Amino acid sequence: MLEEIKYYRTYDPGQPIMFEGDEMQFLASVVTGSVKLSRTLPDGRKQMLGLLLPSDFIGRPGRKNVDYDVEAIQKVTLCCFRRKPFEAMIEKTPHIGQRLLVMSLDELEVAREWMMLLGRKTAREKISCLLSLIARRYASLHLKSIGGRQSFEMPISREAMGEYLGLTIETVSRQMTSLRKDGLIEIAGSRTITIPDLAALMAETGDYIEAPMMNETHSLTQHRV
Amino acid sequence: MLEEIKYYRTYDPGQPIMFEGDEMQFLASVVTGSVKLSRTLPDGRKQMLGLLLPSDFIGRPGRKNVDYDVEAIQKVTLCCFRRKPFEAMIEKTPHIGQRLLVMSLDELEVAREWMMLLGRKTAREKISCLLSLIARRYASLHLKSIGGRQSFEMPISREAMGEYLGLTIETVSRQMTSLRKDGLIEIAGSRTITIPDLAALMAETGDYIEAPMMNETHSLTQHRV
DNA sequence: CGTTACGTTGACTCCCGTCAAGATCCGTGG
DNA sequence: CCACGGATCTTGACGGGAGTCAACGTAACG
Repeated sequence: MLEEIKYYRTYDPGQPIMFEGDEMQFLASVVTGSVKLSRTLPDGRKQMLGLLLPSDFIGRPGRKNVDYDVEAIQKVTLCCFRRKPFEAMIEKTPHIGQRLLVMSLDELEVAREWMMLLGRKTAREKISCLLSLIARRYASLHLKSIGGRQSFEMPISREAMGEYLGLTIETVSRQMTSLRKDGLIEIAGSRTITIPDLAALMAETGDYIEAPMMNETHSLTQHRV
Repeated sequence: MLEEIKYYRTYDPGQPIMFEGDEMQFLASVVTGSVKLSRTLPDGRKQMLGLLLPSDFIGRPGRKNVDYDVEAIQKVTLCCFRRKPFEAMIEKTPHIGQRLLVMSLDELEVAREWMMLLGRKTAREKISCLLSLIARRYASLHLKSIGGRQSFEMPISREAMGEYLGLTIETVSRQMTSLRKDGLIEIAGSRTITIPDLAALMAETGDYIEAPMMNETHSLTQHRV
């Protein structure tokens, strides 16, 4: 059914997909790559509002204009649906609407989690949050346990980290150095991160109780990840 | 249809409705009053994540636990639906699901707007945003134009303002005083706010271009409100 | 009255933003 | 292979904005 109205588009890293206020003729689903949503104030201050990964959805039924910039981070393939037929299909196929509902509720949850981070966390906590988030995502992607030592490639630049966390690039860099000096992370070539002890890093996020006598495995299991 | 599975509950101002992690046996719609969603870090830092007004919805289909605290601000009446029958009804009645989808997309939009505020705006800009937001809401509620002088009762305390904006109560207070001294707002009894010139206040939000020669009406109409 | 919650103001500190200079990495071309 | 230039990242010095701690007003209510 959806087959009939879909087509594919690809974008290179750094390429804009659409701008705030644009009228979008299609809705889309991310097939490969990653996409960032952001918004910029007139004076240039920029805040990333969301990070879309494969299976995430762009656009909303019933409204033509997007209210943020959309940009490809890595090479991206979108599966696009023309608006009119897609909206008609939602009417006829409740299952799709229900799927979209669950997805948008998930995004809402993520956005609210991020509000807590942006509004109340310190720079060190923000960086720790982001790093352990990515570490856990990589671990689950590669089916590894989140217990021991692990490495990954940082998918975004320092600048993008700043935009995501509501920090300047200099503060990001300084906090990375600080975490490195404290032995919580290791950095090779500025993009390759190694985390010797994820539990220790997560203790810096502010999300967990400062427990004096709690072993590491325990601290990982008693809270949701 | 919904009639058969619904019942009402009321809560007094300040009364908790549920706590983070609670299992909720019902979903609900706000009938009267206002409700705040918030989350607290282990060390006590608190961030408001959402403000629900009449017609807004609490809870999500397919998940039992809430992931934030829910609290009544003013006297609140909820229309509650038992979970099981409600979820069954969504299956059978696509229209309800579509309605929920639109509502959750609206909430997502608000949450992202707030991320911009929390991550990048100064204390003065945050306060200005909140005040002009409330002013516009009151104006549209009472069907007044948003051009001239207008007054309203601040529905929340300084503390709640701080939780909403990611600020301390002292900073909130100081910025209110500063805006008052600059003639942008007038304060009577700490809760009654008068805005002599909404456009002037909105110029402090950071959302608009610092335009040297732009008349007020124009500045109000050229951007979305 | 006194008590308690709420709000304001002041003094001080410190985290983070700003400005500026280096350092490192990387692709291109001589 | 090395030189050059540009982007990216790091580091330092400095200042300001917002948090912290504390005292003082003010309003509501018994």
